[in-house]
Amino acid sequence: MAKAMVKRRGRDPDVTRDKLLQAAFGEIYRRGFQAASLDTILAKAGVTKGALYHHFPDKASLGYAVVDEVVKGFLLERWGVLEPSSGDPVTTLQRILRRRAANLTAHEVELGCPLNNLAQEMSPLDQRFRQGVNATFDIWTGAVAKDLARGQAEGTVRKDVDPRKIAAFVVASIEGSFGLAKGAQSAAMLRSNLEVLRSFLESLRP
Amino acid sequence: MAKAMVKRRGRDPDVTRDKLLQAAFGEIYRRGFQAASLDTILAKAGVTKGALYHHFPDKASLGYAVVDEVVKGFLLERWGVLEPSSGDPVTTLQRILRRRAANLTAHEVELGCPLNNLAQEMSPLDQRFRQGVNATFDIWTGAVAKDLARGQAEGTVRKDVDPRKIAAFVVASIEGSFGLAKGAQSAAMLRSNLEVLRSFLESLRP
DNA sequence: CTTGCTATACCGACCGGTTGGTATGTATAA
DNA sequence: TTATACATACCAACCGGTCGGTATAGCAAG
Repeated sequence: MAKAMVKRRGRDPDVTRDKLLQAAFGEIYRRGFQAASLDTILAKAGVTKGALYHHFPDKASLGYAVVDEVVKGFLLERWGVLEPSSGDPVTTLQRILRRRAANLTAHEVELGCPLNNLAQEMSPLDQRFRQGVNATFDIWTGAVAKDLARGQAEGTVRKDVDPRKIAAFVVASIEGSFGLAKGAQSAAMLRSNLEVLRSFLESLRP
Repeated sequence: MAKAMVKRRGRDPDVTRDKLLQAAFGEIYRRGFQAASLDTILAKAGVTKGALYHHFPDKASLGYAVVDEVVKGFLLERWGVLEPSSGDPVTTLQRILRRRAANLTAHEVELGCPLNNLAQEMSPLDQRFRQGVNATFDIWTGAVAKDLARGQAEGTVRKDVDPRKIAAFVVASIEGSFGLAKGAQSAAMLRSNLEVLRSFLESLRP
């Protein structure tokens, strides 16, 4: 309680660090990591270079932290990976897809998936970026695969499919759908693609 | 015949322009458009700034030309859009997917699809980039949709599906598969995803 | 065929601005 | 008093773009 009450100037390192992460996330989401300007991030966060280089050794490390501490949670929350799953996984996945299609924002259609953006931009250029980004994708696909496998055990999913392969395809289709819709700037296309994916999931029932 | 024989110095504007386009394509494919350095492109092309700015008014225009004159053909050729199609479209698409899966290069897995890379990076930042990239995607999806519609007329494709929606989903799944595989640096994952897509296509038969 | 003129094609030094990064100073919390 | 948490001033490197100059090709006139 002490920290919250004592508000002498912006001198709370955790708050400062979080402002940096949030500002960096916004700028990276828009321009990409390489084109993201530290000065712009600093201005948006309302701090100076000194604060930035006190908390992070260099620009790359700021980027890694954005992936691990902002983008990861952003993604896993939005795709229901954090919620415990139960019942028929096909229906669960379909419900998540429908909910996402219903809650799309213009911002989201315009800028796409922040994790996928970073994956496409940085994977060939920076090994640590690739690892960080990929770790989150693995959590996602792993969760989907686990649900599908449970569905197979419970008799709600066909047993002649490989859960991990299907999970990877589902995630790839989602990311591809966001990507195409981003290029076309069309929420309708995105919804249509997610709808086709839902019908594909339907074909996984026994 | 005159031009080909007279080889006095590198003074052939068409050749110079093409060297610039090819060098720019390679650099943009690797680093992205924004991070692509003109000096690096110039060095790779073996020409100087003067030549570049004689042929193109600015960096952006060079990028547009790369999309229209290099990437577009690169993509349409690789996905069989230029070849005339006949017969059952599901089988045709499956054959293309199989051929692509068989002919994957390490380069391709590492760097992904050049058109999709540009779409993800530049769509929110530059309207003309978006239009150029999207025009090629439209040609691709349009060709797939047309084949599927023909299949419906010929009785080789189910009539209760919307060809354009299916075509968009197929393209999105392909691009998403390349994207995920690029992040995972895994040709196996890419092949697996294309295989799942082939089985999805199978479900389109009556 | 030669000469002279002009438009094209290209060269490379240079420019202002922005970049990520650093060094030093200072206020605050413990 | 000491370590932490910043702020500020500054730097070299690199960026896209410009500019004056030059070499060449094509054509027209003599």
